Amino acid sequence: MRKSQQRTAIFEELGKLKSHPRGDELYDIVRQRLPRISLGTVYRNLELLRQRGMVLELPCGDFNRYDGKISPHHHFLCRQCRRLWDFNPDIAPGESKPIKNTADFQIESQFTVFYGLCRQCLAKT
Amino acid sequence: MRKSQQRTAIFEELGKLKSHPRGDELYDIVRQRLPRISLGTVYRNLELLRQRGMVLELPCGDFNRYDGKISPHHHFLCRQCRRLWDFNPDIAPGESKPIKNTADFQIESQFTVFYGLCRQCLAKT
DNA sequence: TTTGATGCAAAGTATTTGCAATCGG
DNA sequence: CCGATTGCAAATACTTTGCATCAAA
Repeated sequence: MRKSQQRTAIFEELGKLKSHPRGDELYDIVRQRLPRISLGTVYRNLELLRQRGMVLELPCGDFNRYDGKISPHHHFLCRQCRRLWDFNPDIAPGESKPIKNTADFQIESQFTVFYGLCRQCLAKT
Repeated sequence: MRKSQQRTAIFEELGKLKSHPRGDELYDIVRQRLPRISLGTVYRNLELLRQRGMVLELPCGDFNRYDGKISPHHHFLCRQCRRLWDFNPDIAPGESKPIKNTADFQIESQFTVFYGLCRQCLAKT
């Protein structure tokens, strides 16, 4: 994989974010740094970086959102506003339990999504 | 909410599935029962049923896939073929641990996604 | 010089929406 | 009858792709 300004910018800008953007959302951000970058380049590079394990697709069935943090962490999803946050409860469930393979599935990792209401949406109720 | 043939069919067909379809995928299935149903009707009803809590969006940040099962269960996601399966390991991690709220988040439930390779994709390696 | 990477634009896929017609209570 | 719901089609949103050009090694 060659170096390119574009790929570097995509990787670095994603790493700075706490949100989990789609390709087009990251495009808007990276464009502030490289105004002439194209949307296709962003999508192509995200897929490339994903294959190399340099960024994570959200490992929850949503293949179109990316996470620049490789280290394990959990997420909180607000059912009202649907924002997704990084979230590390004091007790991370499951982490202490052994991962068990079955005949059908070879498990490499596991991720927990907490689901409920964020503070703002709670206040509106 | 009034009754309609269409809504009933959408709800019932989704309930029969073990997969977690998008709107257009469910449309193909429901159409075998109601050939004249329209795609827009399927999307509109899924959103309606979701708001009433009658179906679940996949509580993992993927708002475009639906699950007809309300009772808690886990999922396995194959990183290669990207199929998503219902999955209940013998030890469901986290279930025995208390759910703890924080100042920012009111947690209503939690879901674990196991991530790795399914049997078929493993065989190809 | 060679080939991977890019910009651009067109095509493809998934979802939402406006509106007149229809159906259920 | 009245308003919720529908079918249809057009519009929107997001992603992928073909191709000529550019740039890294």
